[in-house]
Amino acid sequence: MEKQLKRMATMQRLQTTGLELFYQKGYYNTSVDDILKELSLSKGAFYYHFQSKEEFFISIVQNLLFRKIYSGLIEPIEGEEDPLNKIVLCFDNALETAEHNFLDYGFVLSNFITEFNGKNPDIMNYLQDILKVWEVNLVTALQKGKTDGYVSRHIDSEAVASFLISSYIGVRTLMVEGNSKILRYKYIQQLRQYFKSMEYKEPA
Amino acid sequence: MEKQLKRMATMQRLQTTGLELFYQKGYYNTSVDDILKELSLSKGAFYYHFQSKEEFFISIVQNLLFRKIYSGLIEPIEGEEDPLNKIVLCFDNALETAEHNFLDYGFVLSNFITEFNGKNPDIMNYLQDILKVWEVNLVTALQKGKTDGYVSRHIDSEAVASFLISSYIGVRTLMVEGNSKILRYKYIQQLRQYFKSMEYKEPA
DNA sequence: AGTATAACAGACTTAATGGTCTGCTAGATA
DNA sequence: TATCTAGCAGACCATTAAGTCTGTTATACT
Repeated sequence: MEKQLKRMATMQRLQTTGLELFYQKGYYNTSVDDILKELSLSKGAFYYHFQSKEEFFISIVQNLLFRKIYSGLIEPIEGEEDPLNKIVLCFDNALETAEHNFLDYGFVLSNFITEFNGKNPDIMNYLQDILKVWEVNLVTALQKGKTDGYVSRHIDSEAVASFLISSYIGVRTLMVEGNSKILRYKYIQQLRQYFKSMEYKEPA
Repeated sequence: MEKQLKRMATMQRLQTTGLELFYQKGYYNTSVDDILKELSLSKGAFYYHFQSKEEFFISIVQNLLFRKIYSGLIEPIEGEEDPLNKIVLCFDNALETAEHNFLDYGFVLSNFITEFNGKNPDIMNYLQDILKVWEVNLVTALQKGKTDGYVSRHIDSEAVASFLISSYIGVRTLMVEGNSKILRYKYIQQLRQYFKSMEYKEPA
């Protein structure tokens, strides 16, 4: 039974540092040897567990990336209270981890989308699926906010959702070295401003 | 004198198709040979005109990219009338070219920023300089909008500017195959919504 | 205890890439 | 007209990458 554990452990280690390096240096600019060197493993180990670099990457997307995004950006939005407030808090939290140079998986996703766009349609599908889940959950939360009396009924939930994702991905693209803190502050401030127009107003 | 012209022509051709391929496939994923093959030129031609692939790319950024962004995204904002309206129209135009799969240079810029972030600080500086010019001009336009009575005085121009750039870069990242048209529509709609709260209101 | 095999090590192959270098040719120049 | 050189062709080199293959070792199983 010990072999099963070792197998799982090695695969996990490969995937974890794989994601980290792919994020830092890009997929095409990270060699399998780079990952193996980091872990003091050999080619034999890698190709014993994974068929190819591409299949390895897809396994990372489905196992690590999707789960992280779900727990960090999707799950926190669900719930009973005001969705607008929750979105602001959730985005602010995510940007905080980004500010401290930790892995912000929402951004990791958009990085990969940029890198694979037009090059690898297969991988693009996996990445866009994650985006769709994110979008659908935002729409659901906004709609629920309407029925619960938190969100104005006149808004277009789908448009708001994609505008939110767009702006988040964009601000993360701009958050590079040095300017992160100010950018985060400005962004959250404007997000609140944007939300003001769609808060439910007591019909006097 | 004919040689001078030929020199210029060859360099231009290299830079133009270089930018196109770098955009389509990424810098690291595009070989010098790819570009030369497209033009039926040889290694000798390339390294006669440019010292290295990197120097070649920088020349593209400074000559082509900067000018295109300036004429497409910065210049159209300047002027006497309502800046908010101008921004909406300008962004909509840029997204239209993107929708038809032409080169949208604002997005090309953000693509490169994503690709070089953390890898090549030298190139990053050139790219970020363009962003700064864009941002500064947006801020200027917004401030002028205040004094001209088009924009509410209570807004934070710098925050609005970076929010605009963020959202634009983000929506362009998401505009991939198929969904472009809807995404553009939603985006412009929400941009107008966002702007509503900052239009100058006649003090009755 | 003996054997089979999972898990890995690492040399090797093949293909691509950035860059160099020598040589050719047409047009500029004296 | 003779020569020189800008502009380019393309063989060549060094390096790096993904992927293969054979050999080794520790552990599971009978």
